[in-house]
Amino acid sequence: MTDEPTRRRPTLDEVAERAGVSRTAASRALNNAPNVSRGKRDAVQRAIKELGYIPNPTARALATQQAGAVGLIISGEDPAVLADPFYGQVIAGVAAVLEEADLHLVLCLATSTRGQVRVKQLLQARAVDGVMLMSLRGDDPLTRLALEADVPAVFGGKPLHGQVPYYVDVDNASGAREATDHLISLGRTRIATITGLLDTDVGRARRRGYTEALTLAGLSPHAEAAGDFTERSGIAAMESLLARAPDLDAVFAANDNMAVGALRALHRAGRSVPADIAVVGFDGLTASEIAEPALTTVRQPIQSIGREMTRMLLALIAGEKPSPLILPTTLIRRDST
Amino acid sequence: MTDEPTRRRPTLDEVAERAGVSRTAASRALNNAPNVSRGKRDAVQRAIKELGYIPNPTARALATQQAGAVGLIISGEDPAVLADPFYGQVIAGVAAVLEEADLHLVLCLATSTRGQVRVKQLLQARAVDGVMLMSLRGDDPLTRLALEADVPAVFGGKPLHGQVPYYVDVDNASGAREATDHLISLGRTRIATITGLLDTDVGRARRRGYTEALTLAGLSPHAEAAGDFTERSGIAAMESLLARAPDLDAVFAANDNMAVGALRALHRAGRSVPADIAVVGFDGLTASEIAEPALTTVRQPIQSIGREMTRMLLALIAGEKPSPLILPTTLIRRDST
DNA sequence: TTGTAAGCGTTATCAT
DNA sequence: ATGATAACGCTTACAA
Repeated sequence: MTDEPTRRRPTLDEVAERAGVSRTAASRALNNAPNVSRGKRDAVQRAIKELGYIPNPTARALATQQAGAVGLIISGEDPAVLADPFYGQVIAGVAAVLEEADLHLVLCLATSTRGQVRVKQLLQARAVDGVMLMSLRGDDPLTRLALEADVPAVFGGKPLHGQVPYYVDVDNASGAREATDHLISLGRTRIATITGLLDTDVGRARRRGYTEALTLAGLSPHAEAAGDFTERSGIAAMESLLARAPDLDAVFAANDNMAVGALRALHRAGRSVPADIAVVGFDGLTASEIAEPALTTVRQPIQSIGREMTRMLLALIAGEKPSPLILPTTLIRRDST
Repeated sequence: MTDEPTRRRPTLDEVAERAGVSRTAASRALNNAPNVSRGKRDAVQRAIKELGYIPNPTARALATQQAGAVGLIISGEDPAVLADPFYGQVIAGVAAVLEEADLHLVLCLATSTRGQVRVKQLLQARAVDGVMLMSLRGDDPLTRLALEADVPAVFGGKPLHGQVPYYVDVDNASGAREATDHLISLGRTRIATITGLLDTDVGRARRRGYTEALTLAGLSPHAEAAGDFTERSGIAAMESLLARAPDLDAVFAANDNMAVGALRALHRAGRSVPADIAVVGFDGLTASEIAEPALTTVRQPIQSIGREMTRMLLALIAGEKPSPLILPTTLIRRDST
């Protein structure tokens, strides 16, 4: 096995020489600037082909002061947060828009202290042209960091505390209200909820929507158990509810993962859904369709969140001042109610 | 709202001046090279603090010819592949190791033709120090691309055709054999399978394991339906099996997603699991625990795959010649058998 | 140990 | 339209 000497790749200078023009002209032709004669342009094109020239993005980045990449920062204690299909969908949306813009995506899991430091450096060093931040908890230091770093930043979901100028969110309260109204319209009166993390805006907004709907209907929250958006926590929360409020006749879970967990707990406990207890989730993941019984849920356009965050970021990078965006939700009725 | 003039960040020259030393000395102190006097080192450290200096990674990359980032390339037709929690887990493993090495992760979804072109450029332009490739199908052009680009590359799972020098894989055939043996040991004799994509090595290896186990036991494959690793396809495949071979008494599904789909189809069809039909999956995702009934499955160490791929890549980048790695699987018995 | 000077591969400025 | 020349911000011989 020979150690093939990595042959150097041609530089723009070599292209220029080959084409018999100045490097400046070559550069201009490369970036098809207007001020190059047809002849030179063609000569350069040809030289590029012949030499198999590929511009060096690093050099370009240094000269233009543009990284050619944006960051997607996912906060959270557990690196396994990514196991939630939710993020996969968001990323798919992000990637689609970035592809058109020909920008690269650097993915950061700001999970440990070490991770936070790295994100900080990423921002301050301007290693990316902009960032998107997701799933920030309570007063996550990343919020301040991003705002102060003087780098275009858009947030996925409003942070709990403090105002951020640019974000894409979903109308969580309204979605939760709709879900709860639906349960009420079914004649359920002892409606409990499984909340998400309450140190996030999503978690609180969905609980608020639930409460508001009940209040408006002259009912009151029947029982509440806290989850953390994972299936596992949904099981535990449902078990807790069954123990504390065995007479409940409906549950609104703050996301599908937890709702699926709740279904599982109910099944184990021998309660039938929806006959005994109706269940509604939130998200509209594939899991909700597949669940047994199929889950009624509040669908949010997850890929769109990714797409819109990215569009907003691109606008920001382009020097515009986009407005925050709030995407609508849709109630999807299935068999669990 | 004023347009705050983005104040320039200090350069190493400024640090040097402030510290009263040459730029060379400053650079040496910064990268704590051995040949700097204690005094100068301290002076530089101080200047760095005072000025809030942060090195420019792009300039550094240009000078050192190292990008400071590696790519994770996920192939596949549907951008939503990422919705599969499998990848999330892999990424978590990757991120953990990269964090220690202080490298960034560039995530590429090579889903469209456009995406493939971008990956090609990424490789040829050496915008990353190395790449990891996952879920390549058949004779995906990316395989050749990666091998020819003369960039360190490790594959997650062997490509179906052709040899690649560096890869991390799981012993799929063995795992499938174990799963099937388990079904046989339970006294099942009419054992069907739901295969994964058959233009991937995983898909074929798992089917091979299934067939081998049956043959060794003097049985023969009872029926087979093709899936594509998604839950949805699992449902369809199971329905097809029920129609074509209604007397089957067990199913080995090539992954958990499809197994969960199969459970759903069986439930709809009024078949009870495991009494009528036993079901085994493959992966060991959370979904398998949550399923109803809890799924017997072949667990593979998903995060480890990500970690080991990354370690292998780092070794490769460091100039070593690591050996391919095959990780073991474990059968986990639960309620579906 | 220290510093000078020459890269790294582009783009941008500014005369011509 | 064209082409020197100077950035861009850092590392790294090489010499002292």
